Amino acid sequence: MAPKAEIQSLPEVPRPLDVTSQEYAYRRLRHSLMIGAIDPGRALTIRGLAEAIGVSPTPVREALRRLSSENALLVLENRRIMVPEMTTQRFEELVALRCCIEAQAAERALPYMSEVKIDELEMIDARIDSAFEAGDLEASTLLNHRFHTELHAANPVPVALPMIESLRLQLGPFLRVAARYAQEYYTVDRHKEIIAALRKRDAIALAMAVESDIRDGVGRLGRNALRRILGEAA
Amino acid sequence: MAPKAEIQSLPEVPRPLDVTSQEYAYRRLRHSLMIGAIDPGRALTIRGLAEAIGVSPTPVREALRRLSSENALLVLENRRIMVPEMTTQRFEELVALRCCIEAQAAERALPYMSEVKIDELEMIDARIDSAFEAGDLEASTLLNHRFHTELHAANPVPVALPMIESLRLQLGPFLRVAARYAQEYYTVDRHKEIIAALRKRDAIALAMAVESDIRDGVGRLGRNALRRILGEAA
DNA sequence: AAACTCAAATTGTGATCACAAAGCGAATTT
DNA sequence: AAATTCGCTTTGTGATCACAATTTGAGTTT
Repeated sequence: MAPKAEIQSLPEVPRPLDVTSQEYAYRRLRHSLMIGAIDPGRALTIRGLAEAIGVSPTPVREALRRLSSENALLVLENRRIMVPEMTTQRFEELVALRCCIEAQAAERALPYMSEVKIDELEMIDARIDSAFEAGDLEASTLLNHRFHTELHAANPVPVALPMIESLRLQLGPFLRVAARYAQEYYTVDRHKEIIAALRKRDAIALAMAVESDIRDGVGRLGRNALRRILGEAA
Repeated sequence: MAPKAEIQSLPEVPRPLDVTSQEYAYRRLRHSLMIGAIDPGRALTIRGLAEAIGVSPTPVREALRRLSSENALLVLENRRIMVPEMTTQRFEELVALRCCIEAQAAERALPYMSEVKIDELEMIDARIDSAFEAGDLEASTLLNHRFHTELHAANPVPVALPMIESLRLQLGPFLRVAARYAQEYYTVDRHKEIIAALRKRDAIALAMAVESDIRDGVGRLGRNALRRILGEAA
């Protein structure tokens, strides 16, 4: 009699009073995806999610459409919806694309960078370092996210931002599990180089620093994890 | 008594029997946007579109969410939805991003390029030329679209494709009107260079050719149009 | 004539219901 | 015992309805 139960528990998220149910469902699903709370391959049901979130199916469907369009979810021909699986090839494509777009976005933001803005970035970087030393990876990741966003958002017409967000959303869940497979964390980031390039107004150096930051950080972390995961499988 | 009428007429689109109303609404809206049938700035109403398309509001809302996530539509704080206006800055950002992503995507597709595939591209290019000489800009544009898509789609994991499509969708409507403002069309495309680079397996030359193709084509066309439009306004 | 007020209409939003298709299990058949 | 068929359940989909917020336009006031 009782329905299949198997209700998926989704991490909660603050709900301001004026956000629509659809937006709330979107945020909650997005956050769940970002921290890897929904494992790839399993089918997501609209009614199940609606019950878990506490809204009706209608706003959930809209949220799912949005996330599908951001390539954070995959709609099968069955019309079933699931979290896409990570593969070596997909990972390499995602990292390469992110390098390319973020380097470009940083370059285009450079002309709009004020010294004050650079100071702000430097402050964020300092907080990243202290969060990392304190062992707070959660905060460290969040601040790193913010560092990059602030960097690109200096551009008054940030058309690249949604695409970068989409890539982050596609990589996020996997990086989360990747962190568990990495024996040591790569504390080396290139933020100092990025800031130096900003100060010198050196577009080339900036693009290179941003690309290295991503390739050495995200890239190496993911590749190590993939090697271990695939090694286990074999 | 009669409702405001003012029903927006949307270009029709074939509707296969097995596509959902939501998918049909999406395709029809997308096509309308692509050919510039909906002018920027005016508010789109869900009920109005539903009536124009011949479905209920529900599937229209889902289609609108998808298009918003692709940045083809803009949701205001009023919750109103409209086609974003084109500005000089936005145009330059979009073209720069498209150059960057397409060059990258072409490079990553290169290792998967067979000689047969290159032959196919060459054939498409020949058809572009003859369509252009015949004065059929419609077909020419469509084939040009296909040339680029086929180029990138050689990659078995085309994560860049949805982003390129999104950029095309954001540029498309504007380029359509831009074509009216351009006195002569720039028949010079770099497809021959692209094909030569593919044949030589020269990644650097390929990236440069793709970038030039976009920058000289789309870029110049748009910039000319912008100059004229802005000139008229002044 | 410009600004303000207020009621009617329009619009976005979300819950519910009905329907068809897909998924699932148990009983049956080969 | 393995495969199949048949029934029930679950699921996606879409239309409809109710409600709140916004917009609109006429009438009034300054």
